[in-house]
Amino acid sequence: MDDSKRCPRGHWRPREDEKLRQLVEQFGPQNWNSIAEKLQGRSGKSCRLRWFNQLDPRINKRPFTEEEEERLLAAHRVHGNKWALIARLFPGRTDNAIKNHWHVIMARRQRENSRLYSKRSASRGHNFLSYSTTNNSMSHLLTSCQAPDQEDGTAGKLFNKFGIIARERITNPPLPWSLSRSMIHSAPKYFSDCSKLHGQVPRRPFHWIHKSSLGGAGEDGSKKLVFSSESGVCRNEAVSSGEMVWDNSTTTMNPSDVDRDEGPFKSKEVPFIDFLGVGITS
DNA sequence: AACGGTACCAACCGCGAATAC
DNA sequence: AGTATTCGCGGTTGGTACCGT
Repeated sequence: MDDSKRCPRGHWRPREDEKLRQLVEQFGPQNWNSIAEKLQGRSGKSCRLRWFNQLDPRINKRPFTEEEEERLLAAHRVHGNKWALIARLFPGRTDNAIKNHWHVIMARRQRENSRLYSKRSASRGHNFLSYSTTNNSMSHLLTSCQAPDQEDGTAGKLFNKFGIIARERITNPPLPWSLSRSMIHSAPKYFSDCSKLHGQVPRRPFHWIHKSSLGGAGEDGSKKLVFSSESGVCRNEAVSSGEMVWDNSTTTMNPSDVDRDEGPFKSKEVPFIDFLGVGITS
């Protein structure tokens, strides 16, 4: 196969890398457009990215160590998705590498949790379920999702969530609640992940059910976040008496905390409620 | 051996800030 | 001050290697 077919999205060939190294040596790591003029088919931006993410000799390309992973998780707890800032704490690591590896860690943990829960569910006939949160400042976890109402007017099915979900901290939540950008992005992803486990693909928009111990809405203090994918915002609505929400104790959980003895991992067994009628599938 | 699924990572995109002119 | 260019960042996508069936 020739290069043009193998690299439709522009992966760099060794010959291009070598030329880029020479040009950077000649002109320095700036003036990327000037450099790009001498590299056919490459933009200045692409050259810069290639250099700073791959070719710069200062880059540490060794696999991440456990110690680095620990530090990465800790740094993310403090700084959030400020990858460039976090990368400065890891000499030789690029922001792109840091970001990629954080996602690798999260994906790995989610897989491990899914497997763990599958085993527990199968062996005990129980399902771990959900954890919502409460503190003095109000934070919430999305704990379950609900498919759109059906054509006959009955409520859409609830989908319980496996694994860990994004958290957003909200103080004095306004109406409507605005979702953070990352949450908007992660919602369909996580939703997709959990629906995959059930072999069903619900359609958006859907409802996020939030059970808040702060009260103030709904007959028992439960709230419902109705997510509109069009507007990208959630409205806060009371949960009506007929709607099902998880009724369990509250625990705070963070994606990076799954290895701790916290939350639903604290052997907190909750009876399995099979809203879908699909039973345990894995 | 072929195929499909998964995991990882490189590269791209869009946007905003900084800088140059 | 206004415009163009360059740079940097974070989110997302797509390629590829690997593994199991």
